[in-house]
Amino acid sequence: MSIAPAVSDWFVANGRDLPWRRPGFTAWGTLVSEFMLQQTPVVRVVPRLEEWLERWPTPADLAAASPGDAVRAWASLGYPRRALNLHAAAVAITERHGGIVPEDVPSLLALPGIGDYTARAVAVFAYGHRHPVVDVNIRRVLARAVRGVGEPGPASKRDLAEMEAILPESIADARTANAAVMELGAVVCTARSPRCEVCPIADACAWRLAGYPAFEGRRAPVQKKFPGSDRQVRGLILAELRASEVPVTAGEIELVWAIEEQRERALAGLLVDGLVVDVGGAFELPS
DNA sequence: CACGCGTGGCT
DNA sequence: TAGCCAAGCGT
Repeated sequence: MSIAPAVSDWFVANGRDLPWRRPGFTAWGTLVSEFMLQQTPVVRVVPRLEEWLERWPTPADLAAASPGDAVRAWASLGYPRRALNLHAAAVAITERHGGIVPEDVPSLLALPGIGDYTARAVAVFAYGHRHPVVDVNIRRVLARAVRGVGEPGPASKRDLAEMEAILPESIADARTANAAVMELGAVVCTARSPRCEVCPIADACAWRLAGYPAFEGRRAPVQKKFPGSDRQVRGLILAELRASEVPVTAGEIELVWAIEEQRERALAGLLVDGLVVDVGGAFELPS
C-alpha cells in the first residue's frame, strides 16, 4: 500500500503556508523559488524571493538586467553560479519561449541551471503536470518508510522510478503527493532527529518497524570543510566585488586572502565561471 | 559516480 | 565545538 494518501492528508491539514503555495503564484515565481531552494534553506529563501520578484516580476525583466545585478542581488543565498544560471535562463525564456516559462520537462531541462529536480518541480507545481518530483527529502522518506534504511545514500537515476511507484494516478493527487512527501521529509522525517511521534505514517514505516537499524549502505558524499577552502576565498572575493561600485584592483583583492596561490586559483575559477570579469587589470561583476 | 561549488544556523 | 545539514547542478 502506498504511503501517499496518508501523507497527503497530513499535508493538506499541516503543510506550511509558503509563498509558492499561494493561489495565483506565477510559474516564473515558482522557477525563481526553485533556483533559490537549490541547497539553500526555506527560511533564508522566503524574504529574498519576495524582493527578487518585486524587482524582476517577469523573465523579461530579469533578462533586461545585467548578470552582475543578478549576482549582486543574490548575496547571502550562496552558490552564486545559480544567480548567473537564473539570469541566463531568463534570457533563454525571453528569446526562445516568448517570455513564458516552458511547461514541458525537456524544454525546462534545456535551460541553464535546471536539472532533474527543478525541471519536474516547475512542471508539476507551476503547471500541474504529472511527474515524480525527487529531492533529498523525498529520497530520505522513501529510504526509511519504503526500503527500511536510515539514509537515502547517493542520488541516482533509480530515484525517479521509486517515487513514480507510489505516485497516485490522478494528476491532482500526484501533485499533492509530491509536495506532501517533500514536506514530510523537510519538517518531520528530518535527517538528524526525525519526529516519529508526530509522523502520519509511523505505523507503516519500514525503518521504524525494523527497529531503526544503523545505516550499512553507501553514504552520500560528505561536504568538504568550508573554513580555509577555495569556496571561502571565492566567497570573500565576490563579496568584495559586490560591495564595490567601481572595479576592484588586484591589490585590493590581495587584502581579502593572504595565501597567493589559493587566492589566484579562486580568482581564476571565478573568471572561468563568468562570475567575475577582468577589465584591464581590475575586476568587477559581469555587465 | 565523485567532486566542486556559499552561506549560515543548529546540535 | 566541530561537524552536519540545507526543495541541486554541471562536469
